[in-house]
Amino acid sequence: MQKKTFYITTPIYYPSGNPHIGHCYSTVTCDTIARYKRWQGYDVMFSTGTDEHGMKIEQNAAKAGKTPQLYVDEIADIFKKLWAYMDISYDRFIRTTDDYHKSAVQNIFKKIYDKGYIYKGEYSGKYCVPDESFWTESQLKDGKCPECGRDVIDAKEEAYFMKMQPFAERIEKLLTETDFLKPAARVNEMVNNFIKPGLDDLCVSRTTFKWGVPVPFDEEHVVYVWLDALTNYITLLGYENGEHDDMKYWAADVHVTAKDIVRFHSIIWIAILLALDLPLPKRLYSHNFIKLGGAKMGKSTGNVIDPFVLGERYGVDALRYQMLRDMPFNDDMDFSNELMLSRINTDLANDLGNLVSRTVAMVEKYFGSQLPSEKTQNDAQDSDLISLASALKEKIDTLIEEPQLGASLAEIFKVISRANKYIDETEPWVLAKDDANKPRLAQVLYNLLEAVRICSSLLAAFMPSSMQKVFEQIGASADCISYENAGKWGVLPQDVTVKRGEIIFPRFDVAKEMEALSSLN
RNA sequence: CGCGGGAUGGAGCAGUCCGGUAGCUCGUCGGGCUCAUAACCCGAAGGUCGGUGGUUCAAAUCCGCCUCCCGCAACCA
Repeated sequence: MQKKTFYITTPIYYPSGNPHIGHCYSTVTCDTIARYKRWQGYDVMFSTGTDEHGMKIEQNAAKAGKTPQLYVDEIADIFKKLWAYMDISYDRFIRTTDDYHKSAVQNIFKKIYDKGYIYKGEYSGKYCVPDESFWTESQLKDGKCPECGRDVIDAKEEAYFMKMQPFAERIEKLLTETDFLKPAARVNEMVNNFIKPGLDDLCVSRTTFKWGVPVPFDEEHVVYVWLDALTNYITLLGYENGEHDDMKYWAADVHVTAKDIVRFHSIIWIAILLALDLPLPKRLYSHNFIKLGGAKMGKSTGNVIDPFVLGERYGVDALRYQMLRDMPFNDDMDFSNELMLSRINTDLANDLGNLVSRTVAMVEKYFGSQLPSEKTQNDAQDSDLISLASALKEKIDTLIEEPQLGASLAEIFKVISRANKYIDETEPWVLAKDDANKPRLAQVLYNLLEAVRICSSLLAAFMPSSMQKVFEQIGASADCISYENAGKWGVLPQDVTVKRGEIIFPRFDVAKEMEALSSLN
């Protein structure tokens, strides 16, 4: 039987600087969903990449004394290294400088032009003569060129435009009548700000810089941003090129973006697809920003956090966990080292890590690592934990669809908490004092292992490498941690053998770490 | 009056659509336990829910006005 496909994308990132923790957040979100979907049995395509053209790159490269190609090669390489480091399981990494993409963009441009949606017109804006750069009103700093600080003038240049009006009504319907865009609060923003006032036609070519895909029938022009960048979602599947043959994955199931580029994904991208007569993506998830001390983080503000440093110190999974756990669905997250350390200590070390540790230690101590088959149930004590853990998978399935990853983690940790409490209620150390209680003791420990098995298999998409260690310690074979078995109780063998191992999530001294981190900067 | 989102115990948030004893996590204080990573479990203190006026038997929740913060406003995850 053919597996159902699932296509999820990160934005393609603009390599005008090194990747930071915000890029990580988008990518880790996608990775977690992709892993979860693969686990559920979907045939997943998970894509990411870099958007490498444009004036800014041309200028940055010139400043660095490099060719644009060399410049983007180096940064794209850093992105790839970071994703490898962060355990990102992407299936395809597209660069807009890839030959197949460039030729596909030219074909797409021509196709839309031939349909009559692209016409030649005039672009007017603020122009900095010495820099030979156009700027928008909002990009100006105190009315001056943001690059050099000199005066700008009103100027015009020849440019191609794509008509938007033919698609406005269908775009509005998609936004208002379906749950395409999440969170829903963004819908009003898009409709009120852009659609209701009337969509302006989209500028799709420029002549003021050269670092881009040439317009196929007018070599003076290069294709401008969105027709080049957004189309990566289909060119990497093979649309209008011979490099790949994977259009079976289209339409995308989820596009993940940060809220600043929602407009391009919810309006312009939809218009492009409508112009091409392609099916529309099913969901656009717009997540919020990671802020630092209440301030926006960004390449321009220079307050970026280096994910390599944090990952090295605290572990990649801890970093993945903290970001996913604390990002609110509807609001920005204010990141701080304190918040991160507190999350790592309380959730990962104290609750989860310690639960695994004490459970496995007791099996080892009381039964020499292998549980006896003979057991005694006690419904009054056991039923609450069992029903809570058994019902967990269904809850997580629903939340992943939203996708509410933070809420998913909160649900899983409720069960972990319940398991810790269960130890106090059953008092295994008391049971251990009398051999007559051995069957009951075995049952209690078995129940704990089962709770851990269910929680850790559901957490595997979030923290892949750490959960692998948990599986080993509780003696769970690959079959025990399948998606099917995550909703069942009593999957581990009755005579399971555990294996005590290293501490999976070490605890950190917050004060010391805070000091160490501040001395790094 | 450009559009949108916020303001809830020390910190971070949920609850607001569909009014009815204000809830969660962290922190603090007290207690319990000893299997475990000085971890775990229980209990307590702490809020006139930004301000103000109104509707109502009853308002964090509905309506009016006001203050403050943040984001977006054609290329920052």
